[in-house]
Amino acid sequence: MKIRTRYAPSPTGKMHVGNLRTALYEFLIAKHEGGDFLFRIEDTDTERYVEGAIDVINNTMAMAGLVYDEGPGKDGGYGPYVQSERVKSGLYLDYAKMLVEKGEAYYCFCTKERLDKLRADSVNEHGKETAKYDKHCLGLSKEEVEKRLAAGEPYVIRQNNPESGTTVFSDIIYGDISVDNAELDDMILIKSDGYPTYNFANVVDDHLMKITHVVRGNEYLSSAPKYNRLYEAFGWEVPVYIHCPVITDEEHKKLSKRRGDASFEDLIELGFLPEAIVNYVALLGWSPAEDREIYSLDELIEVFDYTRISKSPAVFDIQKLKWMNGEYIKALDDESYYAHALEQVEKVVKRKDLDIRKIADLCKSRIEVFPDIPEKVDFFEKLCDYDVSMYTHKKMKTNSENSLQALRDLLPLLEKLETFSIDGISDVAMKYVQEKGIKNGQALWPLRTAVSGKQMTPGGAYEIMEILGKEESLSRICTGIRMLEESINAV
RNA sequence: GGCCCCGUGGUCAAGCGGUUAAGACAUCGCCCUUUCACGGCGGUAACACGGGUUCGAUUCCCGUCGGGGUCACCA
Repeated sequence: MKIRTRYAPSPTGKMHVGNLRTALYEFLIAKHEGGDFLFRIEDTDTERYVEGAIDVINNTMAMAGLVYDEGPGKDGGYGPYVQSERVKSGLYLDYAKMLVEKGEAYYCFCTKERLDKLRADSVNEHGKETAKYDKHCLGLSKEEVEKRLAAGEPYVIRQNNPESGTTVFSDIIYGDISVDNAELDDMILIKSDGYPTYNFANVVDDHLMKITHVVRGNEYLSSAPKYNRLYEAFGWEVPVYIHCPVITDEEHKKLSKRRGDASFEDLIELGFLPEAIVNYVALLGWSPAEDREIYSLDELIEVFDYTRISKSPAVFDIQKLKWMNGEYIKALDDESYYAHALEQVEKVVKRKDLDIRKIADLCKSRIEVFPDIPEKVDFFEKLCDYDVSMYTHKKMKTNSENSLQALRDLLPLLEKLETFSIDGISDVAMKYVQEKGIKNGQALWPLRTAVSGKQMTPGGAYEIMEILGKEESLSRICTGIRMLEESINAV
């Protein structure tokens, strides 16, 4: 049988990494077997609907490379793929009525007030509400129901769960889980606005769309038995359940939109590459059989084995994502790298006489995300104020005196240099070092400090000076000499 | 609190009755290097606890403790 999976989000906001991982796993499972990956919008909650959310989700999936085979605008014969459109056909109500006929569901006319009171009365000694619906309306006679329906009274349709016995369901990751039926609440299938609840629409659509494998977060684990009962009530085949461990924050709490946890969009905003995010997220809660971590999407498709998904929750570690992003940046070809890096350089380097490509090149192996660039290269634009203490470096064996000496000696030598290139500057500096019998660092540390005003720079003195050009470099060296002289005289 | 799930280093994790308990991130040290980074090498660091089962438990069972999830006309 052909594998069919689906990603079925509610358009209520951005996609955080947990959502992304669910979508990714659904995609990988289908593609690994050459199956179909569908995309379905579950917009049955009219109150929480967020304008534009569908675009955000679409965009995220596209950037992540999760191309669906069927979905909105891509009919595969099982559409429509937006539940609010499906509601119009009355299909959910029809299926719910089928269940009513079978005695597996019933109409309920209870008011919100009655339900609230029921809950309030059930508060336990810990201040928690523990009530299930009391099946109050199950006792209504058929005539009574007809009458109230005809009178236009608002109603919902509830699942009719047994009060004894146990329900067992199987999950690929967690194995068989059994629950006492007494624990199962009679959940609402059709809301009073005529829309199906997520739980119901989900089951009906998965069946109608011939979904074979369902991936979801394990926050749904405890509601899974109710799903099973629904499948049983209809007499439908239950799809393969794959519940994933939750992804948590560093406090070990479930990631949530409400608490502002990182969404895919946010991560992109922070300068992460989609490929790196996908790669990292794939490894949260799953590991390949081989000892390897860097995988392209195509490689993931090839090696993904959903039976290797783990049971225990995983902390989202941005630190490791950064490392991985750095690896992806290093592996980028020039064109792709410049596409991101140049704009970052341009944020701080506005001058037209500097080669921003060369500046960007210096950063490639030294950054984890692109926004790391500006603060590393801002000194190219203009030499900022710096402290003369920077000339003193223990390991380099430099201090104000010998730094001043080196700069004074090197200045005329560099002035004579015709081609101000890395090689040329290097020759001058090394020749000077040899003649003086000093350490390389005693010449190069002061030079770098003088031209950059920093202790840490991408690239060394040669590279920086070449980019700055002769005039600017020498001018900065003069500034350094002046500062050192002043500081020494002041003592 | 009821119910459900989970429990290998700070984090991600391999392991699926017998291992010197992998690897990665982070961290620390050394080397390389004009600095940072990169790279190379090495170190610190884990089977929550208590009972069983077994010749032998990180691996299987039970309990304790700890953590998480869930208890809506939200998904």
